[in-house]
Amino acid sequence: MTRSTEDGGRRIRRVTLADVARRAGVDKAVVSRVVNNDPLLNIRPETRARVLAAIKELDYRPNAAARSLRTTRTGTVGLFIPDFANPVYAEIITGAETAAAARDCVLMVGSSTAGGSARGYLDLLGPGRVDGLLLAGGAITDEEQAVLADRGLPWLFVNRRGGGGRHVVLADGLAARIAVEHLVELGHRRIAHVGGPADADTAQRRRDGYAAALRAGGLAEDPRLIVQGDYEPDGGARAAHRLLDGPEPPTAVFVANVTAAIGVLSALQAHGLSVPDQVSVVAVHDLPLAAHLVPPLTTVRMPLQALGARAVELLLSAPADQPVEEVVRDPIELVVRHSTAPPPH
Amino acid sequence: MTRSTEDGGRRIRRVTLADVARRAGVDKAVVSRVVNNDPLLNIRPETRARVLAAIKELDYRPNAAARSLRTTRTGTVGLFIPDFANPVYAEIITGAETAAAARDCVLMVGSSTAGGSARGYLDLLGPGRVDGLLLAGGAITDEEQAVLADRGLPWLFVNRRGGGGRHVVLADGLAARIAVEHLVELGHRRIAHVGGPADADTAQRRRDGYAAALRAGGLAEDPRLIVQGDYEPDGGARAAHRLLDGPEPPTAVFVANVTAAIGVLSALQAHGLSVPDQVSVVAVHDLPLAAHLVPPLTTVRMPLQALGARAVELLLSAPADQPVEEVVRDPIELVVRHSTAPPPH
DNA sequence: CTGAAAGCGCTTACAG
DNA sequence: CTGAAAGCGCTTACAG
Repeated sequence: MTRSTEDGGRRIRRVTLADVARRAGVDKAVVSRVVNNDPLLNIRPETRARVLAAIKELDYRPNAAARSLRTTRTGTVGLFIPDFANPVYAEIITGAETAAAARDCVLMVGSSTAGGSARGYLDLLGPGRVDGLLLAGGAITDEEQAVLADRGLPWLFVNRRGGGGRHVVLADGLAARIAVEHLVELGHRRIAHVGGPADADTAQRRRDGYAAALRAGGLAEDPRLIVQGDYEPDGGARAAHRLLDGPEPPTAVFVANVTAAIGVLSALQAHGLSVPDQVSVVAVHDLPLAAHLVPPLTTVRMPLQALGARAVELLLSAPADQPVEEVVRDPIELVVRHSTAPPPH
Repeated sequence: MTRSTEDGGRRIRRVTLADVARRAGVDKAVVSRVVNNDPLLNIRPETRARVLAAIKELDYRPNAAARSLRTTRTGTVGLFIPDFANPVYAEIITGAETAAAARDCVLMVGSSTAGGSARGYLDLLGPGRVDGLLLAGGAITDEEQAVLADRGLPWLFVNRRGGGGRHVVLADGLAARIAVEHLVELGHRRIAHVGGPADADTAQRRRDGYAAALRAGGLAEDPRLIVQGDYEPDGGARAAHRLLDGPEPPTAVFVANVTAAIGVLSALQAHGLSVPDQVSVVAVHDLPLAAHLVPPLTTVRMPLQALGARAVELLLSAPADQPVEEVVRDPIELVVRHSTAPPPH
């Protein structure tokens, strides 16, 4: 029987498997198998048609909680990110969401801005909520990793090489080399680097790529040209100021992140330096607004959506007890705009 | 008994209420009531202590699916947004997430970039997943609203006045007035407006606020100074170009959205106009990067986090069968930077 | 080819 | 003050 509850005039029906079974004149088990497309089910076409009709007429939708309880599968994947305001994660989320939907899964994104640590997020989730957890970004402590392992939940680091040997990353080193080689080809010889946060794995890989590109170009690394920043405009601006206070300023800056590069651009202007006439700037990650900065920023576009999508696929398909270490190899593209040019004179 | 399954060498224990009850020497019902802090439970302190100890020793966590099935409450609220890349939603999400966590709830955010429509998102969710749905932004059709009503799920529009009379919004009109009054006070008399998308309710309210401020300042509305844009840099740039192609260009521009204003700034530069010497620019919504634009952008900071938080609170507490129409009254603040100045000569 | 039954892990009226 | 029992809505081995 379809239960109807009057809730202040608003009818809240809840249609169950049993309702459909009754209507179609079959057992619940049959309906369940039809709903789930059980390949082992051998059913007369007309019976199936009757079931399908009943489902449609009653507008039946399986209850996710009941299903999860029975199967211990929830059909949702968790994604933990440091901050929704960082546009880089927006693209990762979009890719992950699409991949999840393609597998009839739903994505649950949490950030550390609200819940605090990944650990707090895990506690909030508890068992029976997600089938696995994606952890993006750099703010994961060893303690949190231990908790993860203890929960018996499949997990995967996204663009961060974790201790557990379960991660999917982008070729950040390659991205850095592409950026720096672009500057070398333009003729720059004093190429500075505004790096990312010390604890970010991406920052380290980009810094390594920077070093490799300098070597490949026959240029010596100058420690005074390497300053640490973060992935925010303020941090980029502060880093640029430190760089320009040095004795012999660079003719080009490779910034580890596009958001930080916004701060770098403004700091250069504040120092009275013209981009790209006096200093060139190139950054990792492209953004719609990069084309509208002054000057339009040259960037290296990363396959962030592919990263998010691949992360979901691996989480749902790779065995949870074995290492996964994958580098997403989708194309990385140099987007040349107007912030890079040959060095002055 | 604690069931242990060997999963490729990884032990996946699942501790249930029954395990805790056995260990503490009480009935499952007692443990359940202790876990849920049932005020009607009259229990000897030492018994409670024994239960609590058992919970801790076994590291018991209630299974969310089982709980949901029994109570028909999921402890999760859904939030549907148009696009994760829009930084405005990042702040709303953060506020909503915090408010949800404060109520031991989890937030599930979905976007239309992946799933398509709000309807597709609802279908993906199905029953038993969320206790209610928050719908932010403007891309909601009447058909979707009908589906919503049919699902028997509490819902609330966020910063959009929906047909159903269930919404929480910001004082967008006031924000527009604050911005335009700032320009009027600086002495501007030809104040243009780059508006938002035609179907966005926020765009309409900001436009109304713009009109009201002009009237209050004794200025006539000039239709040639009002152009439609959207909430993206490209749209802002295109709108600004159209504005400047007119016969008598404005001395100031009020932009409906900070992201669009980035495009407006670049378009003004492309026309050889200096900001703020020749044209002033002010926009709704503040962003960390606004301080690093060239020139640093004057904005109107909106209480977006408060909006997100209030939305969750209302969704979870307001009766689902009655209209809710609330305007969040947290302070709206003019952030004066360097993109606004008195008009030339 | 289809049905009956057990059970996933909880909560909640009810009994004592 | 605590326990026994029913049941939320499914799925899945098993019986016939």
